[in-house]
Amino acid sequence: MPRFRVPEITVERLSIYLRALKKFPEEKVLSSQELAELVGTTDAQVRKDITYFGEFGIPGQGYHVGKLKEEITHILALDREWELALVGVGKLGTALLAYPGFKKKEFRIRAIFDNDPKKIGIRIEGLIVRSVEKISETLSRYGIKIGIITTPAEAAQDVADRLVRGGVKGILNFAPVRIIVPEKVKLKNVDLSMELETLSYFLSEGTSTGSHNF
Amino acid sequence: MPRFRVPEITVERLSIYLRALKKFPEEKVLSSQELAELVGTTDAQVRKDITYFGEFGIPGQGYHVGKLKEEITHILALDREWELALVGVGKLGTALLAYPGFKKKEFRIRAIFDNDPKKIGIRIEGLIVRSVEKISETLSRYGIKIGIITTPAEAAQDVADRLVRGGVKGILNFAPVRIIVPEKVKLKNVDLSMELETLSYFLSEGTSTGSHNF
DNA sequence: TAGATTGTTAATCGATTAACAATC
DNA sequence: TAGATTGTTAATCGATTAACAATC
Repeated sequence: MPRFRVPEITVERLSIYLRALKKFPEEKVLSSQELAELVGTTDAQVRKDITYFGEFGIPGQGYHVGKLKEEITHILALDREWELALVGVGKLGTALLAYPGFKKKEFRIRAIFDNDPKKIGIRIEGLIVRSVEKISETLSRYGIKIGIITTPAEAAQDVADRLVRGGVKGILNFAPVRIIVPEKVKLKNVDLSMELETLSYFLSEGTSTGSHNF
Repeated sequence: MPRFRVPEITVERLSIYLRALKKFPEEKVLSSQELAELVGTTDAQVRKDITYFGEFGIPGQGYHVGKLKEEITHILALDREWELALVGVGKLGTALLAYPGFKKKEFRIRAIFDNDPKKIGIRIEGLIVRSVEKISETLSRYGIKIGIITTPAEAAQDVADRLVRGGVKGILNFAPVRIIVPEKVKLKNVDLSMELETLSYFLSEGTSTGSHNF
């Protein structure tokens, strides 16, 4: 529905706006200024982001919470159910399985995989751990379109290849490595080492031992 | 040391370059082109990122792996040890405590906190869980400058305030909420819901039920 | 109507890319 | 020297911000 190409950062902010909106009653009307303050951006940014998709506001008034929530929910395709596969049932994978976000209806983990024979067959959060060998056939069978990688770095590329063969269209990668996927597949990386190292840089800035300003 | 203001995205890419470099022998020389391919960017980008900080390459040859690794390590301040505090010893917090990145010397979790009386006092990965009440005094005492928030959304702002009072200069926030910190404190968000919702958007693009292209 | 705030265009800002002289 | 690739400047691209007519 957008009139033009939408920047990814705009889509990310829509998700943030939606979360903020959920704290208000449906009937409330919020101005772009108020919404901006809630999420730490500017009123112009809010209006620009929203108008990529349509005219959902009331001039002179603002945005009706219920209406805007509904529109963003539809834009982000959260008015449907997505089934997910998770590969790598280590500490992080298990933690994500219990994540409240996966108890909601929009996203539901449907299949889980590991390459450790000791784990295959056991049940976690109601799901049986399958062998990574079964990834593509299982995903094809279930029509799963989103995969989450929580394996060690070494296994991530092979797992990604299997997910792609199984027909996924999106991958959320937590392994600390840059994986390569076909252009058609949307890849998002969550890179803890990178985040920490970036913090390290900014913290060392402006200290006597490593100023980074001129 | 940089001559000009450095974009955050450049710092993030330096972290990625560094990880790629670690797979090569010290004596090897890589061109910006080769390095770019390894991490999925362009040769011009690699050179631009690096030259914010100095001239580390050899015209006609490329970049000496050992030398470049050393320089980036120094730029990112990874040639020192950072002590961290982690707040919220639930599934995700516990998973992060076991994360291999925290077994290395650059980042070490030194103190952990929770608000659940049943958890306070127990030992996890060699650390005793303290009460969130003790955050600021403990951080001041130890001189901890980085905090990780793995609490539920409701607790995150209070925890952030305590971390700031304790003197942290950087926060890595995993709670699904936008927290507010003083300008001097560097905040990085890892937002799983947002990542999934962005994937949802891109996957619904170009499908019959919700095309987002014109 | 007067006041407020949207939607949108134009101006600005900042990051990426292209191109090439310098140099190993 | 000839070939290759850096470091850097200028051109391009894209996102943010400012400003204001339209409109509730």
